[in-house]
Amino acid sequence: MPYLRLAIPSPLRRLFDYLPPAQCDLTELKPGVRVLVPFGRREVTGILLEVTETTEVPVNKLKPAISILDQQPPLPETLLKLARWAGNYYQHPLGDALSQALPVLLRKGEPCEYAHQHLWRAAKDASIDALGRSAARQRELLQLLLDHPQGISTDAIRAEGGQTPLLKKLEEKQLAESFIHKPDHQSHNNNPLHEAPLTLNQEQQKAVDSIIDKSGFAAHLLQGVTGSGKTEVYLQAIEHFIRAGKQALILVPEIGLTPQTVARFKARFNLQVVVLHSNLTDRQRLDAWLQAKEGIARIIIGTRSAIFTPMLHPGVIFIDEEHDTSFKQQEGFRYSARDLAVMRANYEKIPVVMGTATPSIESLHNAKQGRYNWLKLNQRAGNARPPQFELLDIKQLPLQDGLSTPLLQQIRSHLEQGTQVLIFLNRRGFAPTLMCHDCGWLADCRRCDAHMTLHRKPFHLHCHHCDSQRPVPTQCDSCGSTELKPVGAGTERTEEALKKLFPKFPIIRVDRDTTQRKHAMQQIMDRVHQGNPCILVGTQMLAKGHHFPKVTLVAILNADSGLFSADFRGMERTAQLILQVAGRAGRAEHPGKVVMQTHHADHPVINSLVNEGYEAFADQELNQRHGAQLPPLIHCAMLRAEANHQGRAERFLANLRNMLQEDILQPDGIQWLGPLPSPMEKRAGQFRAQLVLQSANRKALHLQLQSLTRIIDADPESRKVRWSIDVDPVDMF
DNA sequence: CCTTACTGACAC
DNA sequence: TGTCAGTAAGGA
Repeated sequence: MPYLRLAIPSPLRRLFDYLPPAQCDLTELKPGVRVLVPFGRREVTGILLEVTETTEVPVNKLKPAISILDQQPPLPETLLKLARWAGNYYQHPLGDALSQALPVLLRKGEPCEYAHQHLWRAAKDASIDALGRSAARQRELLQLLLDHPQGISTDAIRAEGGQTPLLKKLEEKQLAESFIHKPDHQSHNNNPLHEAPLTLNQEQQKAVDSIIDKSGFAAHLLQGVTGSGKTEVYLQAIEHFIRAGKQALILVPEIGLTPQTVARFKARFNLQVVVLHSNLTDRQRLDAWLQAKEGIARIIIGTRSAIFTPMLHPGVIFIDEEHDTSFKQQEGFRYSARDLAVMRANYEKIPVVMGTATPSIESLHNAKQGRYNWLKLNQRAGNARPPQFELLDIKQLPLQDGLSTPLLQQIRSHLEQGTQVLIFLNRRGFAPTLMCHDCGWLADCRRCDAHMTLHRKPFHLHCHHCDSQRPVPTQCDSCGSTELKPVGAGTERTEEALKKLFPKFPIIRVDRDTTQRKHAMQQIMDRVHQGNPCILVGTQMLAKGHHFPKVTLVAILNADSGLFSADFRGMERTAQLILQVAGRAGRAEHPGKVVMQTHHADHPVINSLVNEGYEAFADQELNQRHGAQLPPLIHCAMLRAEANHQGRAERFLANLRNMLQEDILQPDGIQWLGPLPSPMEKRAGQFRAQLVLQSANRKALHLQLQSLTRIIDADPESRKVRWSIDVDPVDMF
């Protein structure tokens, strides 16, 4: 008796066996197809892993599957393998991992097909003369159809003023017919290029040559300073694979998926480029996914989850801004799309290129170890010069809403020269908090161990950690005083101050609050690109993805924040962010200047970054990690737990640690840190704790994690807390 | 008396 | 994790 062994999307770490549905040809069943099954009181779509002859489940408990949803597996074999590997590596339940590799509609059991877009066209030999003079409306409609021999949708007919109900009449008279539209391969005779490639300098040419050099797997770290023409290297390498009939997959950070980036690819290639961005509907996403799977889309650009996009003829994978942490999923299935890209390239036997101006310490380590081929672009295109840095020591200087007098002078002089100024500040809102001048009381969030941020427009207190909001109090909660003062400066406050200081110049604020509206960002960019002098004030949003050729001065207001972070990667993040922001200044014709306000102008690491560059900084950082036995020299996993009673999460973790250490199968060489309360213990009403496992030996760590999940699954206490395992965590909070 | 919160069991 | 059933707690 054969059984279907399925992976079911559920947190349960086991497989489920089902009886085949009625009238099912088992010989036609391929592993990887979706199967609709009853599961508890619900219906879910599972993925067939194998057809077996045995089952451990009492046969009377087995339910028959409802139906087989696919003839062919939606995911090609390499991707099934990749998702299985990832589920195992990141300790995520297999069924859920496989499910997350599929587009949402396929998870829901929709057919693996294009949208059935019904189009109408005139029937063969249909002629206007077949309709009487009196049927003017029908004649109009038929003429419209005759004008669109490729077919036209009912929406479009309506837009042209046609009467769609009359289509039925035409159909009855056999003058019109509807059909289902399918995307098609574009003809291959066309030149794949819209525009000519730029001329490469020697470094760029060498990089392109290395990437396209040999067939098969290779991992490249493409380290190129801002303005060195990394994108042109991508484009020309991609051109090579396109000409060989292959496809290219480009992963970009969430925030980097700007129209500017996409436009560059579309302008260069005369081919189907699909973009998997977050505002696609599920339907649009499935259509794009299918076009990639069938080889119709030749270039696929997308964020993290696009790593699971199938390709008929995989050619190359690019990870742009590989250091960006948005490639790591931060909840649920906590995979790293960058690391999976390397794995996938390996399975597909194709090259993968990780590009960035500021490599992650992990990738740098891999490059130094020879695991990645290290390509460097140090020359800037044209006559561009690197920006000039100034560490502005603001110890003892009076600050006006976060701005020092020497900085204001520089801002004024740049504006008067007719150029633009960019001011970077990593804090949204008006002020990080509100304080009582009389007793020192602070406006704290009730659900988090955090202060609430004061916002002016609209006027309210907002917790950036749990999103709770409340009106601004007029009196201190603690002493009743009305002397409540905003403390510190956010973008709103800096904007306001600058408006008063520079009334003649536009002040443009760019943060989550000003760019929520659709097209708001585009409007801002259009305005800035007109090139008139102005001041841009904003958060990280300014640092990524956008170019501002007219900006000659970049000011970083709180360069210190992050220098003394609890996270060992704080310094790395700070350095990357500083260079990223600095990279916005001055391109080609304008030299750029970067002013960093700091209380620690003599900080050795900042100085080495500014004076000797990123690589010198990164070398030091890597040495420190070596000395302190931190990643990437050792491997790390973080076990987090949260519960609604204080101490419960921590006790749960402590208990686990005890159970594991008593385990006789305990592998050697595992280090435990914690459990400890999280740096912000209470968040959104939950009390959180964490336990870190480290090992120089990845295998040992992995074995330990496996017994860990076994023990958690067997522990009834685990139902009372929310817990998660984060393998290779990117932040330690 | 009724709503709400919590707990435990179960999922082929 | 989603669902359901059972029960305990607490308010008007």
